[in-house]
Amino acid sequence: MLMPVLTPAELWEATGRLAISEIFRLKDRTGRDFILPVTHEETVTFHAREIQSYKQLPQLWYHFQTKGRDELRPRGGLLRLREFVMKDAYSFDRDEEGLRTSFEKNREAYERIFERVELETYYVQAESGIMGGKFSFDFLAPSGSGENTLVVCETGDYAADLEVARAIPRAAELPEPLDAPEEVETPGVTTIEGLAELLGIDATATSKAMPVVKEDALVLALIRGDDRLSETKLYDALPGASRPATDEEIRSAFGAGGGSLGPIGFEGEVVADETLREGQFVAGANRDGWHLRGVQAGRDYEPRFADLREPREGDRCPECGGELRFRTAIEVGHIFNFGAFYSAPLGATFVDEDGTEKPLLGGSYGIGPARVLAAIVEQHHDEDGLVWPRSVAPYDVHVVVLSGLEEQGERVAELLDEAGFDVLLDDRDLRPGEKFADADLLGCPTRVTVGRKTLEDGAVDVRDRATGGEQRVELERLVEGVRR
RNA sequence: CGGGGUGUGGCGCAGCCUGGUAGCGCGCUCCGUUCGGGUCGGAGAGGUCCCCAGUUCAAAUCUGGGCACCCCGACCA
Repeated sequence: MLMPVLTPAELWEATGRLAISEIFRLKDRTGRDFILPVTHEETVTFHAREIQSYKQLPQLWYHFQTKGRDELRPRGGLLRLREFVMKDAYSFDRDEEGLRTSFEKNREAYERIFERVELETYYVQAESGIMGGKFSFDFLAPSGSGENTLVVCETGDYAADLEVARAIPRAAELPEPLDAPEEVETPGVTTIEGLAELLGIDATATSKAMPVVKEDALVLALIRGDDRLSETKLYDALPGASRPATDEEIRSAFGAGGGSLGPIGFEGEVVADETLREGQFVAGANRDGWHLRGVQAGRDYEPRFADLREPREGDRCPECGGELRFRTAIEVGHIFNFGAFYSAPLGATFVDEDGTEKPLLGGSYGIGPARVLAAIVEQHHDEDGLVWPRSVAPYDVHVVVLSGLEEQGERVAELLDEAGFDVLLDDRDLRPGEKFADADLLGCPTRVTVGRKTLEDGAVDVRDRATGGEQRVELERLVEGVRR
């Protein structure tokens, strides 16, 4: 089906997604609000209100449609655009089990697609953001460019998006423990590097603090000094947290500036990374130019523990202890199990076998054709140009006709065309070298060269783009020769 | 919004620091040559040097202002 692009804003108001900053908004001449959707959950769920009975379930609807996204900064060629085509499917089921089945079917379908187009992808847990729903998964295709970082174990048993990846960090190198925290003057020190150097300790023996605002209250996030805070994990651990605290808020709550913050003496909630559960660490003293040695969770402050750190290359795999590597990747597909997230606010219900009214349970399954192509190009090229996988090659056979043999070349092309191949015929009046170079650049799987010398023998040359292997094939056996 | 960069024949760039006839490669036109991996030679056409103002005998070049585009960051279903 073909769904509309222009969408009444009320639908998005109802699900809460109107708040998303990158939604394209517009008004008609009477001032009514519309949006250009980034996905069509609201649209399909609105129409799914027509579903009355469990007997009409399950349903699976899909379309290819232009999507709009008011990007802060479009970039990356085909990867991040204000307008792009997406193939997305939406399932509706009567219960969790049905939803799981629909979800699995769509996942399998996508995996078969990626397999068929010869795209190396990893199926990984994704962050769902404000999309809602219980879980979502990404298909990530490693590539030279891309905006996702894929964390993979060297042994191949673990793969995850950096934003949600778990990892085992290197062990901390801690100095002798103290009986109680001890103040130490650290004038002018505002970085972990400076702190570790001044105190003559390893960065892993320090902690750093980041205050965030959650529903008008300050919360202190605490991680080990050598780590980076994962914002995704932080906001997962602190539902409702919205932004880093401002300098003024920090000053009034802690009585000190950004470089000297710590958990001791802070009135609000402290969320500490798991790495701080055991041992003593240096922390800010909440007094400019001072730190505390020997600060121990559980003894000196009572934090809630959570996984807050961003994994680093070289960390250990949570499954097997193997070394974790990073690869940049393109997100080529994203599938969601969102349950009643849309059907509940939009009132899309049905009557089940037992006579009760229930919300439809939904999933959505998106795949970006342009991104898939971009990823294929990244994974299938060499220094001369593209090397198309057969299933997505624009043509199966590229017939290069050398000048003066146009008629014979056309016959060869017709022969192949009649045999069912998609044929590209290059009969331009150019030097052979230029045509070969162009054929390499375009990257059709097979090249057939029609030249005078081979033609005298009643043959042509058939060349495989991927391997560069070339073979002389008699004209009578051309079709088999190409098919091989 | 912050940081950086770029604007010069159709395309890609050099020249700018240190002001003085605007240059290179590719492409294009014509003649010849060559013809299974981007031939070779010759002749030629083509430019408000992003815009405005200023300094100067003289500005692509220096100064000020503006515009456009690109990259990085914030953001990101």
